[in-house]
Amino acid sequence: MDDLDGRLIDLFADDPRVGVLEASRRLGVARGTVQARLDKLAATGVITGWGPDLSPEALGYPVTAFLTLEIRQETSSGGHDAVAQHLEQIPEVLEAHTITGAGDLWVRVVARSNADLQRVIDGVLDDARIVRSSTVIALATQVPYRVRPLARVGLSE
Amino acid sequence: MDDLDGRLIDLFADDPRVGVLEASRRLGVARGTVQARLDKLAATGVITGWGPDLSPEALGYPVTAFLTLEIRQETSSGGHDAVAQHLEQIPEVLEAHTITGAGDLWVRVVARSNADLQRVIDGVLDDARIVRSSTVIALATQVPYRVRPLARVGLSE
DNA sequence: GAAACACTGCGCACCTTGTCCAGCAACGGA
DNA sequence: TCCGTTGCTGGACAAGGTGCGCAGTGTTTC
Repeated sequence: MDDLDGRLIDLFADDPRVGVLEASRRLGVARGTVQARLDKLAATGVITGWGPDLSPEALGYPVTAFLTLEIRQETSSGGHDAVAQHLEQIPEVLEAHTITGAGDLWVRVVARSNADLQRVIDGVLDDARIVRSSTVIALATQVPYRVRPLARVGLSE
Repeated sequence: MDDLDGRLIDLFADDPRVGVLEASRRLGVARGTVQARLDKLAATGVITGWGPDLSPEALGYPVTAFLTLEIRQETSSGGHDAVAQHLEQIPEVLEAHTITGAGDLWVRVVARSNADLQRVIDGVLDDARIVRSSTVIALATQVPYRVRPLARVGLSE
């Protein structure tokens, strides 16, 4: 990651349809350089993919909620991994992480409406290993998900 | 969104480097159809972009934490939007949402280490409008962020 | 100093893209 | 039932990008 990498990422983030050749022109470097940098960024895992970004809202899921689940502690019953497997089956579960706090799991879900959210939550809680849960609903997005600013800061590695 | 759209998204998500022509071959439809579908998906907002996906870990920020901030209620002092503006300035803030609960804000941050997390949190809390905060650290990712399963379910709209 | 590395500038064959077009089938309103 | 609309097909074209390789050059490292 150096300044050129940062500008390269910014360029492709702003205008993904530009090709390698056009990017090299805009950045004032040789085409081979751009290709090499992109290859390296992909190889080091900085760029994990180029897939289309999907909007849950546009897909008909405008409601976002965050669930905190408390998982039963017994190691014999499977625990987090088993619950994770359960969550993976639910399309509305967009994300799940274990967090600090004994046996706690944080889950991001979406739903078609506030009423539909109840159905989704019921689906999530349909697991005997879940002891308790709490829900907060996201009302508005103040800062949309982004990673780019990090790339500008870190001229490291 | 119909079945073809779903397969199209899956195809590009699995293998983003395929072009329109190759996609049309794999899906067994005409090239123009693929182009038209992609245009429509972009126009309806389902596909919001094609930018490179960046990994905070690979950028040197392996620690993720979730902060819940309580914002002072006075409308005169600006409130959420002012705090949001403050958060936007911090590169380590990847995401922020207002949530249910009076004056609460949910923030996702990353840091270079657990020690570095303290610096990041201090930066976030450096705003007089923030009354209180709590932090949980993400220990592991059980379900990585994903939207694709939604596209398979919803054959609506 | 020599090797390793990164970038440049170039060329080539191949292929994709953007953009047209005409033909055809399905759907819904008059 | 007829017609307009919409979506898909299959084809065409020019323009331009991609993948690949190569020689030359400057810079860093041992």
